[in-house]
Amino acid sequence: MDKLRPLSQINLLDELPEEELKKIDEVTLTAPIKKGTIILSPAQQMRSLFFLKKGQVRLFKVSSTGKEFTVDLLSEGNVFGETSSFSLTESDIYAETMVDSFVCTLTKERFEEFLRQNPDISLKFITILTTKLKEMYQITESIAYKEVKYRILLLFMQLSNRFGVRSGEWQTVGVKITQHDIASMIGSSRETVSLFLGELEKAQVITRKPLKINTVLAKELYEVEEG
DNA sequence: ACATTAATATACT
DNA sequence: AGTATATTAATGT
Repeated sequence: MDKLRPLSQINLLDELPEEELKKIDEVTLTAPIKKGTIILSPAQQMRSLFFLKKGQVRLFKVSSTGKEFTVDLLSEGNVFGETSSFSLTESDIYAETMVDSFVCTLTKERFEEFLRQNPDISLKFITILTTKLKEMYQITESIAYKEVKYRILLLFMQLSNRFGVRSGEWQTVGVKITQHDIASMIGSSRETVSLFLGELEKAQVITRKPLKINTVLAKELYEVEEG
């Protein structure tokens, strides 16, 4: 298990007032990026930060045998990338758009300046980072002690809290995710994930459309949260 | 209680 | 049609 896990979960969108968003728009380049585009790779180290304005991005590493290892998923309002002073991801990481997206590029200076001028957002930033840290603790603990079924539910709870919306008894996961993604994020195998997703669906704990997890039963998520 | 391998099926582009 | 993704079964630790 890597000691260095990414601290990439940053959703500043909820905190950003309209004017600030416009300010960002003025000082940065917002580029539309096609689905499946690699915007960050070990070979092409951009010394800048990226602000995901719209869409979804997958962070992954590639093993020596060429297998992809999904590390995290990002959605609207997330910041990732690195500069010389701090990095929000590991340095040898790939970032790929999973859907057509809009991405802002921010220099380190601009970002630091932005934080300096917006103390509230800096605080929000810290909150998000500590939340992510707590999530990583939970995942590592579950990998050490919990069964795969439980790990899947924990991951869904985290994704759901970050990206999903509650509607009645059900809560959406809120991101596109493959079984391979799930497996690498909880330290399991695709086949085992497939098996347990089937069980969870049969037990009516999750619902899903073909190739897509839809919703998770909220009360199950709270039970996971209790431990 | 899983992983791994392989064979098969289904969905996406 | 070709590729990616998911399911199922068999076997091993």
